[in-house]
Amino acid sequence: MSSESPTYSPLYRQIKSLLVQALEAGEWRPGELIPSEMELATRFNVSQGTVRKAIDELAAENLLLRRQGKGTFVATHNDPRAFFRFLRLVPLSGIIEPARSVPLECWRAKAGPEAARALELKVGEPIVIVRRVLEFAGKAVVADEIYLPGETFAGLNLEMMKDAQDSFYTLLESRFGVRMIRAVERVRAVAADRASAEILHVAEGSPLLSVERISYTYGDKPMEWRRGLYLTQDHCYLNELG
Amino acid sequence: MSSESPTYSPLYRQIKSLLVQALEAGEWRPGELIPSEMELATRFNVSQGTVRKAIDELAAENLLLRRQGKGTFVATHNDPRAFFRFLRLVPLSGIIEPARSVPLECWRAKAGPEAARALELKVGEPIVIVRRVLEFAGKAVVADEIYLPGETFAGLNLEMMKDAQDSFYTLLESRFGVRMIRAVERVRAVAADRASAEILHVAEGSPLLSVERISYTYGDKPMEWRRGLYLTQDHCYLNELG
DNA sequence: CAGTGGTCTAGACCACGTC
DNA sequence: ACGTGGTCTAGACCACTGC
Repeated sequence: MSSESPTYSPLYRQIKSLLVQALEAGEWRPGELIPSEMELATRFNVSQGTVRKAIDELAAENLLLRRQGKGTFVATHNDPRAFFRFLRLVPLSGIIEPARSVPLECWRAKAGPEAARALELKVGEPIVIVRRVLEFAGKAVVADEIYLPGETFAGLNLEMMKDAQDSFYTLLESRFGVRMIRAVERVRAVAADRASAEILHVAEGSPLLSVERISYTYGDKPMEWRRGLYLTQDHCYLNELG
Repeated sequence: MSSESPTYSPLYRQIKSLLVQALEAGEWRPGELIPSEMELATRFNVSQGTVRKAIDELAAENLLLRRQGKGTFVATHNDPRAFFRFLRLVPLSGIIEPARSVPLECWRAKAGPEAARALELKVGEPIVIVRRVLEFAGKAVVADEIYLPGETFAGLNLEMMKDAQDSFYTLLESRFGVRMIRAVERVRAVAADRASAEILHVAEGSPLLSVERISYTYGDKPMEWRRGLYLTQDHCYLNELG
């Protein structure tokens, strides 16, 4: 996160780094309670206020979650308030319906130039590819193709994804210990090809939203590259600009 | 901004409200330096730390801009680092070229149901409509249609917009004293109609990004409704997900 | 009730920009 | 040298949660 000039780094940022290291090392698992501010202050030999400021930033970046009276928790995708945290699609009607994920295929392959660039792998390194559909109110609205580094996710298979309870990121988190921190999306308008048109039940050539996403875990490491085709007849991609 | 439960509001939020009120009242104009934290602390009879926390939040919301060693300034769209703050379009090549705005038309009308809803006006109230094109590297990439409340922007005309130096929001700020704080965009994929296709030099029916934006000024008051059609052959809509 | 995060204060010192 | 925001500390008290 921090690309500091090397000359100076305030204490609270150093504490922040130490906390991120601890998170990365798995000292506290997703969903777990971390030590209180006072305990951490003692451990790092700084005042509570300094720990507080470090935690403030981590909470702002959604790495931690503060809950007054209870404590500070490691953020997780397995939480109602963060279930589809990266999904910006909302119905035009305004009535929010839960999404349902329908996995279609899952296979191994070697990284092509595109996937290699997105995932910072070498061409030819193993990857896992997943195809799935997102349904809203029983209608297919999103066709996703997901590329993951094969090394880390070697054990991934279709069966795992059948548990409709879990979101995809919850699965990666609980089964493979990989937590996505942030993501970047590139959105364009494209014409539906034959296959996508069939999946989404529209005419070939219909305009679709192409949403390319790269998700990053700790240390800005890309861990997922995905391309989604969104049907925006009854839904739209909502974005708040600060 | 804050939808507090009425039971309790911390002091620093009250200070924040007072600061917003002062901004809204125009006590300090966009770009101007506001009093130092110490002065404000004296004025409001609180400690510097409390003022600091209020300013922290306003800076995070881009209402104020802190500059170490100089002071705190009222944010403005007339600033290199915030010139096209709401424009998410970037070239696929990665090479950033400055956008050029080409105003086409500007006329008065009465609000239809759609515009009235977006701008929170009554149907039939006066509005101003602007059509313009954004060019990157001499090529038309965005066709915008902009709807503004007619009351506030009665004096707006094409001539004003010919100064290519100013961004559109800079103009609204300097000439009409209206500063846009935040915006919400709804993105969809659509097929180019005849008129848009001509402006963007593509075939009718080509897929385009439809970007609908409502911009808000102080007090969450909608002050602009705009619909842009983006050509995403050489550009994409970039979005960072926290 | 005890323990947590949240607020508020006051004062010391640091880093940056200007004169 | 001076004034600004930025950091760090220490301590008091408030608000929320759960036992």
